Amino acid sequence: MHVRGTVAGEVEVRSVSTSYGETDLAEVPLQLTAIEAAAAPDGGPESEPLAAAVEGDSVADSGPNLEPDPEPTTVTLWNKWTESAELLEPGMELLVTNAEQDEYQGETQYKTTGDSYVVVEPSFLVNVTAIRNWVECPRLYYLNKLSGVPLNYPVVKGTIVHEVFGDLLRGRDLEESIDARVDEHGLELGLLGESPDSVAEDVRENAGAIEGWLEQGRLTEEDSWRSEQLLISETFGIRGRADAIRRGAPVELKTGKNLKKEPRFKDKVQAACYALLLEEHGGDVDTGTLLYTKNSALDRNEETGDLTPAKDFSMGDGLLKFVVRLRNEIAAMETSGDIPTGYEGSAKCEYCFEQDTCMVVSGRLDQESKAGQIGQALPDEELEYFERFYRAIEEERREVHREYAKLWEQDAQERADDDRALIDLEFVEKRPLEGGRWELRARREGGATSKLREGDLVLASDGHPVRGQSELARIERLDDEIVLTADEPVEVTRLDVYPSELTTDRLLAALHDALLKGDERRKDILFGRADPEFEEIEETFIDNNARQNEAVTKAVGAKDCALIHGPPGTGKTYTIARAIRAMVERGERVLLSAFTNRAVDNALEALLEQLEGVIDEERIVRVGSESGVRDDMEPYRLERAGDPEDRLAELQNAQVVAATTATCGSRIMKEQSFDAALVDEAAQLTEPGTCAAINLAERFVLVGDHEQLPPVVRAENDLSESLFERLVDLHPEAGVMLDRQYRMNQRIQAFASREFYDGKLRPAEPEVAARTLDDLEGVARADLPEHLQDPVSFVDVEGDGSRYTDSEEAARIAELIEAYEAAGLERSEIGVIAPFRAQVSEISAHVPDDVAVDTVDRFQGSSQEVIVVSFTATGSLEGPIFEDYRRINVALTRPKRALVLVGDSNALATDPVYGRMLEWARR
DNA sequence: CCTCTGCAAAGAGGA
Repeated sequence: MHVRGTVAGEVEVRSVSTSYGETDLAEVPLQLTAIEAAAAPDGGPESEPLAAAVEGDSVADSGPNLEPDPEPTTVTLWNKWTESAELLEPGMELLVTNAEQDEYQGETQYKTTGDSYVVVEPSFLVNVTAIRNWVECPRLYYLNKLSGVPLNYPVVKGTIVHEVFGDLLRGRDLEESIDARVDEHGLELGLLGESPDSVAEDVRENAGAIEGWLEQGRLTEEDSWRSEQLLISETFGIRGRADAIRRGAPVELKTGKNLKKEPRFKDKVQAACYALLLEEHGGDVDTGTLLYTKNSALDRNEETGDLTPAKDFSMGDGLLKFVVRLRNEIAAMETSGDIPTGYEGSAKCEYCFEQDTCMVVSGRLDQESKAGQIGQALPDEELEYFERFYRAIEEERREVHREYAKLWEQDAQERADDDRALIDLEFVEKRPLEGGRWELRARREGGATSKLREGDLVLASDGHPVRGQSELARIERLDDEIVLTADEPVEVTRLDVYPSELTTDRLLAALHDALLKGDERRKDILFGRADPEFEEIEETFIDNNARQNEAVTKAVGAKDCALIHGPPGTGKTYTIARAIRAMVERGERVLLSAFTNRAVDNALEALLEQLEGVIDEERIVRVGSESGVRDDMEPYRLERAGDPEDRLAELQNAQVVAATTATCGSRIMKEQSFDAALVDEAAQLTEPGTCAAINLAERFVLVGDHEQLPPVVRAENDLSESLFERLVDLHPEAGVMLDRQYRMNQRIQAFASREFYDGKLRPAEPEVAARTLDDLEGVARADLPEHLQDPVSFVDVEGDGSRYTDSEEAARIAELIEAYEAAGLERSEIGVIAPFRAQVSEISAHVPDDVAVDTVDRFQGSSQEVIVVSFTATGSLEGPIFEDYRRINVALTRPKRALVLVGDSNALATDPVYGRMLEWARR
């Protein structure tokens, strides 16, 4: 049976004498949470019925009304599992598979058997690559995590060879695959100064070894293959992507040379991880294959005379268990928040190629390490800052891990209700694409919503994302019919959100770079040890708005940084664009960044207007993914594929580069440097998030409004306050506040001004205050229903009571849009804002495509003539999304001429701020 | 809950 629970006290490890000699054991007091019958296909003694196992114990799984047993149960871990026992701390989760029940002095206990695995914190999913790094040296694992993998040729080549390998397995022609894959990496190869021909030749050499080996297999037997499978194990808490699986056993590709008889130990460990993953998916794996593609006939194996690049090895029980113990070390360390020192492993520092880096990092961060320290430690306040943010980012990471665990902890219906999955899809067809990939189609029942969006990566499965057949797929189209692309065909009936650690990885790298690579002057400013300095500038940039002009002057003249506070509609975007133009005219290279793609595109749009005729359009580049960048900015988007020299030239020649802060943390952007970085909507960014952009530039300008949306973080911690807000307090002399708004009719701005800006927000001109729909060509307010004629109106809808959607509100909104259209408005002049992604997709299904419907978060930074707000709350205003009033501020300040609030007045009246809003809207 | 993100894995070199 499998036993699971929470460690309830100190763990005792000792030695006892048995008939076999001295043996180690650990007694773990465990507060049981579950006991499951083990799946034993042969009906062996382990497959006792659940009821018998549970009798006398209280088990959370066995009934909702059962009180948890106050007394912990002793679980004894024998032999080498005591190593994992040493890692345990009270509160940690523990899983013991194939345990045996034992009566001792009248008490029920459990113990490990020869078939047992002991898993520490099983819901923490450890990456296979993390285990591979860890076995080399735990400190190396930490260094990799901290700084990310830099752009270098061996890595890029390795990636291409892997892709070609996958293509070969899927039946693609070798030459065609090489050409296509080298082309896809054009930009990276350009940055590395590589030519496509030499890379293709290099890849061809490696691929030749693969092909020859594949041919051998084909001659002798019918091999069953599949490539690149993403595997997740809920039992062992491991996830990874296997290069290939042949007859159920893992094949791992290595682009290096290995002339020894045996595979490298770390490579074996990696293959063993995949074996564990495959075992959980029904396999019975006892061999693995490593394919060293640089081995060739010329490098005859010194011992065996072997000519092939492949090395098979057998995987015993002992190796698999060793791998689980390694995995436990990582899980325990990450749970307790400790930093590896290197003493955990047996690696010899003098042989390590990372020894110098390791010593420098240890020295600067004042960390204990086996390699020792060199250099001067960072000042205490910087060390404290590093530790605080490291912890906060890792806390975010654990939240992502919790999302993974939900893939199996929640059942299908729960996930669908949470909008984390689309279930019960009807599979339509699978169609082979060029290059061996597949297009999959499925149909959803009308009305099913989720937070999935086109362009997202998802787990596409035939029923369960972890237990069933499951593939990582990309959503190409999301209508009633859903179109996906994936490496292998799955008869897809379900889609699940795939959680990603990418953001946390990049935040960590940005933190590392800011403190360990950042220059001293920059850090003096960030830590308040020096005051920002400004160059005297006589020029007038904007002559009808003194504050805007002051802001541009500060931005252009800043030697360190400038801070621009811009409430809604005060011309932030214009001010940024004007400042960038001035910098460009001085010959500087400028980075334009913001948290969301939408904000980047908005700012870029205003900038394009300013730069017209100033520089060549080709010198303005937008970096980002195709699905992220707005269609009308696509012409400026930097394509990654193509000829390396061309791609490189396109990027290097760009005088203005625009990208989200997440993209600024990518390997490609990290190779770039700028004179100045301007970050829009900076109040929405965490400190490390802001650093990802400003790390790339000599000086920076942050523009934002802390009365609007704060950073999005999963856990409450140091990440919730933006660098912008902190610097505004630290260096008030570097800041300017814009105070005149050019957007809203007086009636619309009244509430926000009073509620969020002490009444200080004022219309810039009388015309702004007085603007109404009548000013628009072909629109007559008189043609609207009476209740919509005022610039602010409220439509009371009782709502349908669901959590993240409301079909009644959606239906009313569709009617409202028809009414506005009938009065002469263009659909493109109307925007709809909802708090939840699911409601956004619900509304989208009700209204024409050319009406912009989006979440508050994605609407920040833009405006429309008419805005309709869907509150999506019935009865009460529960949920964190309503608690942050700054979100309301954003929603209510998007319109220029008309605002319609749609919601349940009873729900809104339960909160004082929403109550005042209601009074204002209903006046 | 909201956001972002080509996923994950890619690796010369040695005692």
